[in-house]
Order: sequence, then structure tokens, then C-alpha cells
Amino acid sequence: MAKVKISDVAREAGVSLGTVSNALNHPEKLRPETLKLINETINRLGYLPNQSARQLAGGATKSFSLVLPRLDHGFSLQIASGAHNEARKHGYDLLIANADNDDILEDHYLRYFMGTQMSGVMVQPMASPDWHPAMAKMPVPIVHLDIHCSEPGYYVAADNEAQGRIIAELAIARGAHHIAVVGRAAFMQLTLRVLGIHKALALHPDIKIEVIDAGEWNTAADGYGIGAQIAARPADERPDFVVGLTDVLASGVISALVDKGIAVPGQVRVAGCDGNPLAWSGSVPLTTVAPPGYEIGRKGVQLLMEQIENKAPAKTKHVHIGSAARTVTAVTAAEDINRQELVRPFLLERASTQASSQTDATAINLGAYL
Amino acid sequence: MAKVKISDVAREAGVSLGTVSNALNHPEKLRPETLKLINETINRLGYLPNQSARQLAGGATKSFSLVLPRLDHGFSLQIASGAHNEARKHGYDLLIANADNDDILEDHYLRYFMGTQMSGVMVQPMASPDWHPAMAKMPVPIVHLDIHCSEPGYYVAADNEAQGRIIAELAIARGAHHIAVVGRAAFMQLTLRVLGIHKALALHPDIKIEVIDAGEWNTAADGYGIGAQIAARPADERPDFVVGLTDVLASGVISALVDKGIAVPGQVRVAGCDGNPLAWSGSVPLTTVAPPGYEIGRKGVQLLMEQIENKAPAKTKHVHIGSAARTVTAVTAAEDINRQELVRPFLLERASTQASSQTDATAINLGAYL
DNA sequence: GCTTGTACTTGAAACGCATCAAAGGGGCCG
DNA sequence: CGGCCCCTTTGATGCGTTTCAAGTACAAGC
Repeated sequence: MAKVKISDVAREAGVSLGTVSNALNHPEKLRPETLKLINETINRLGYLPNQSARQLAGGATKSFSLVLPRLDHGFSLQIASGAHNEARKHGYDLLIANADNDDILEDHYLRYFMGTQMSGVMVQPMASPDWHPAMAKMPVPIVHLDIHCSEPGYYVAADNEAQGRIIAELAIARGAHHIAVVGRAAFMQLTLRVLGIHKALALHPDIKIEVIDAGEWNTAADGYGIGAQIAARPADERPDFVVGLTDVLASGVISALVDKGIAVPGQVRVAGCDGNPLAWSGSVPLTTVAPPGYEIGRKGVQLLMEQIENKAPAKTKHVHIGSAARTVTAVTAAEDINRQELVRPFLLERASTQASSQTDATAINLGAYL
Repeated sequence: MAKVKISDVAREAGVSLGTVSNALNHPEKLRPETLKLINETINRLGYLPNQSARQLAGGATKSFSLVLPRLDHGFSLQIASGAHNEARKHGYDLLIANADNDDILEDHYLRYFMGTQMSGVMVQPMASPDWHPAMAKMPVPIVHLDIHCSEPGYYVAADNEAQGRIIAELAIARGAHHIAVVGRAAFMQLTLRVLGIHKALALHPDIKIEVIDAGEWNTAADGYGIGAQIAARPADERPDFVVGLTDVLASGVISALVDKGIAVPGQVRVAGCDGNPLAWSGSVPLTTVAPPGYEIGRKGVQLLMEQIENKAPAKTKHVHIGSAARTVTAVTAAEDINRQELVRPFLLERASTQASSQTDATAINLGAYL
């Protein structure tokens, strides 16, 4: 249990300390026999290099970190996936931290990572990065994801307005009169989406817009609650088009509406945001606006790499992504679906899922398809 | 851009190095004025403690790490969620790494974390932990999740056999004759589920079981491919009951079957595994077996805490979870669903979702509910 | 005024490793 | 046999902290 250190390996192998270090970091400098001897000793002793000492002595290690607002938001997972793949491609590790929708925690992890001599740090910030000016001076490359920064710095901006615009156009095409946007209003991104919707509806003053705060978590339960609340309204106060910030949210809304006897999409139409595979891979696909999360993560790492390679980086550099919307022929109602026309972008995807239930028991949720 | 170190703060504040350190770690030892002065200096200079040096000098920091086989598997996210909450409760950070279904990478991150002087490490291993004997000697507390270890060590075992059993019982109740289990066979957990199915079917030798490997990723696309393959078979070679290791997988199978004109659940019944909120919160809920991932993560951290607190821990300690299955009255067919009987465990959940698409464009996936 | 105690503060000694200038060893040429 | 050069190995140095024994200043008690 006593920790084995490099000096133990050196003594045991009958070589010097520096040689063992070289075996780890510059194996090509050693004679093959020496290398082999050392490696055997390392394995025999179960030696594990102390990363802290390593970083202290040698500067930054090849690893990036990513702070996400929540792990169970599909979009964030896409980002993580893209960042992961790109990072590995460059031989970097990726460490992920979950800020759990808590800005204090987000800040905490950010500081933690910046102090860890990471090669670079990425955040998908929950709010406008007000702290950025202070952070920008930090000696660690940092990239903001899915957000537009006015402060100098690096960021990858998804065109959240475009997402709002697409939704609005969809709503117009469907003849909507009253749109409800459902989601956690505190999210900067949501604000932008709403802005996009407003802009797109500038010429349609007759269409009413409403934002319903989904509480802290954006869960299906939140969606269900909101759906129930919508269902309970008098018909003339009820939106005829609901947009969920999350697919899960939208899904919750749908089930509440259906449970309460409101026809979807007959009386109320519902769309989500995320592009969650589960949402559209089932027999009755959910309409969903899918921001290019994977690409955002990938570009984020690329910006990090740029900063690392050009030691004296430009003050500000950013990438805009997702403005060019790919729209697809609409389908009027669930009943009308011609499966041949359905867009099932399986070939573009990278898997997914998420779950629930905090009980001790193995549960089984019964439903259809059984 | 030059890194500010503790000595800079000390000089600038006109105190000694040790005092600044105390301000950071034992603020109660300082006179309030001194503390205030130091804190102001820290903020003014933008000082960020070097975590590496910190850990080197002071031993382990209060942080745990979690290595997951994949982030887009809902079950793993549940684990992460449970671990996160429990860790925060004890004042620990949680760092997550994605092994991306690659055992080399899993091993890599594991070694990395063990060398980082983490307070504890958790893994949801992809295969049987053969390397465990070597790792068990490591000076860092480690806990295996969702797996049963025969080697000495700590682990939290989900009763994967029970999951298999539940599925089998469901299949029997539905009068299945031919069950197909769809998923990546390399996963240890899947093996156990299949074992559970076999055991439960011991008295039903007439029911045929088949395992279809879903490839590396367990994506909806994989599911779709398998579904298509199943649909293409002659009716008598076709399974009448398909179990997806993942909800996404199951969902993909369903859409393929439906696309190919096979009735679900008319001709083929399909169930998933994960308890993904999206799967059952929609208007047509997917049947899904939900292992208690959240609890597994929580218990994992608890075992870690135990090891930390009792410095000389018992050789082996484990927790079994999920054996007591909570079953629910079955529903015969989608058309028969009585919504009042549906189990929508919203109150137990913690949100979710995941997405796809690697394009540059903001995409919109059209489907029903529109 | 001197002693004892209290409340902070100091600074030197690790922590485990990467680095790099320097030493060592062996082969080759003259 | 001596001189060179190249390949390999050595070990002292410093990375930025924490820790802790030793110090300082000041107050109270005698």
C-alpha cells in the first residue's frame, strides 16, 4: 500500500532516477535492454507515476477539460462527444465536470481546471460569461462553447437565433397563432432562441409568444407539469404550438397533453430541441431542432489547439456554426406520416440515451410495443 | 500571462508565503485584517493556486473520478448523476472520463486518475476486471460499478441477472417463442443479462434465444440495421420478442420494423433497457427495464467514503442492488394502453436526453406531433 | 519590570518528478 | 596506444505548494 515512487523503481532496477524518468517520457533515448528492464521493474512494483509531480516538474500535460452545465442534456453530450474525439485525435485526454446547473459550481470547476495546468479548458457557460474578463488573463487557453462572447477571447457560437428562426418558420407554416416556449429561462441560449423567434415573427404581429419557465431541471417531469398546466387552460388561452427547449421536455409535454385528452398534433403541436436519437428513432418521431453539438465540441478543441500552437494567439477568435439551416419537407400530422419521407438521420449520429429512477429496485416501465 | 504564484501574492501583500497558504487552507488561523488583505491581493493579481503543487505537497485533494464506457449510454449517465450528487454532498469534486468503449483508453484513464492523487476512483468496467488484482494494491480507493467482482475489492453490483429474468418473465407472459437480445455482446453486463434470461427460461425449453451483436456503438443506427435485418427474415425465423440493450437500440429496431411494414407489437414485440425518460415520456412509451443507475453511482461514492474513513478497510466490500424487481401490470398492446395504468415514473427521475448529427448545419428532424 | 501565555506569522523542509548539463563508456581512426 | 566522437546514463536542481517547528508581538498576571 505504500506508494511506489520513481526512486524505488530506480533502486530496484539498479539504474538512476533520471533513467527511469526517461523510460517514461523519452523511451527512444534508452538502450532497448535498459528500457525493458525498467519496464519490467515498473510492472513488478506496480509503479504509477504521480501526475501531480509530473505536471509540477514538467509543465502542462496533454489534457483538456470540459465543464458542462448538465450531463443529461443531450446537446451537452454531443459537445462532449465531439470534443472527446477531436482531443483524442491530437493525443489529448479529456476530463469532464458537471456543473449541475449551478453557476457557483461552474466557477469552481473552472478555477480548479485552470489551476491544474491543463493544456486547455472549455466551458458551455450557463449564463453570459461575465467573469470572462478576469479569466481571459489566465495563462491557460480557454474556449467558450455554444455562446457568443462580446469580451475578447475564443468561443464557438452556435447560431441559437437561427434555431429560433427555424422554429418560428415551422410554426408559421403550420398556421400557429400562439407559441409557447418551454424551458429554463435562465439559460442564455434559450434567450437567444426566443430572440430568434421574435425576429422571425416580426412580420407576423398576430402570432402570440409566451415563455414558460420549466424550473431548474428541464426534465420530462417538468415538461409533464407544464403540459398539464397547458391542458388545464381554457381552449382559447391554450397555445397551439409548444416548443420544448429539450426533447425530454417536449416529450413530457406531449405525454401530459395526451394524458389529459388533448390531441397532439390535432389541437396542440409540439416540437423539441436537441436532436436526441430517441426522440426520432421511435415509431412516432418527435419534431426536433438539432443544433450541431458534435461540431461545436470539435471546433472547440480545434480552437484550443490553435492557441497552444501559436504561442502568441490573436486576442479574439471565434467560429460561428449552424447558421445554415437544413430544413426538410414538413409532415402535416402524425397520421399523415409517409415513412419514406421521414428524415431519420441515423447516418449522422453518434448514439445516445439517458435514464431515471432513483429506487433500489430494478424497475420495469411498461408501455407500448409490448 | 505570466503565471502568478503564491510568492507573488505574499510579496505583494507584504506577508510571508506560509501566511498566504494559510489564508487558502486554514483561514481561521489568520487575523481578519490579514485575511482580508491577502484575499484582496489574490483577486487583484488573479492568483489561481496550482493544483498540482497543492496535491504534491498536501496529499490527496477532495475529488473523485469516474471512468465510464460511454457518455451517451443513459445508464452510465444515471450513474454519473448519482455519483455526482453524493460526492458533492460530502464536499468532493467529481471528474468524469469517457473511455469510449475502448479498454485501452479505460485503462489509460484509470492509471491517470490513480496517479493524480485522487481521493478515490470509480469505474464502470467494460469487461471483467482482469487487471483488478494489480489495481487492488494501488494506494487509492477504488470501486467497481455495475459489476460483480470475484477478486477482492470494492464493488457495487447491479443485479444484471435480475434484469434478464424480468425480461424473460415478460416474454413468457407475452407468449414469446423466439427472443432476440440486441446489443454489444462484449459487454460483461449483457452477458449476465442473457444468463438471467436463460435461467428464467430453464423451464421453457421451447423458447428460443438469440443474441444479435449490435456492433461497437449501440446506436439507434445499429438498432435500425438490426431491425431491418430481422424484418428481412422469413417470418418463421423472425424473433417475436426483441430486447434492446439500450433504449436507443430498441427504438432503432422499432423504427426499422415499422418502416419495413412489420407490426409492432403486432408481429414483433420490442422492449429496451435503460429507463431513458424519452423512451417512456412520449405518447407511445417504450417498454424498458431500468436498472437503478442513480443508486449505483450513489452507493459507489459511499463505498469510496468508507474506504477513506476507515483507513484500514476490509479486504472486500460490496453492495448488491436491484435484485428486488418492481414489476407492474403488463399492457397487452399499444392499442390497449389504458393511460391511467401506465407507469410514468416522472417523480423518480432526474432528466435526460442526447443527440446526434455531425454536420455544420442546424438541422431540423421532422416527424410526428407537428 | 519580568514571566507566562496567547495569537499570529514565518521560512525552511519536503512532496515526486522532468530536465539538462555533465560524466561515463565504448568504438573507431590514426 | 592515444585521441575523438557518439551513445547512454547520471544526479543535482527547481517546479509551487503545504506543513510545522520555531519565532515574534503583545497582553495579562505577578
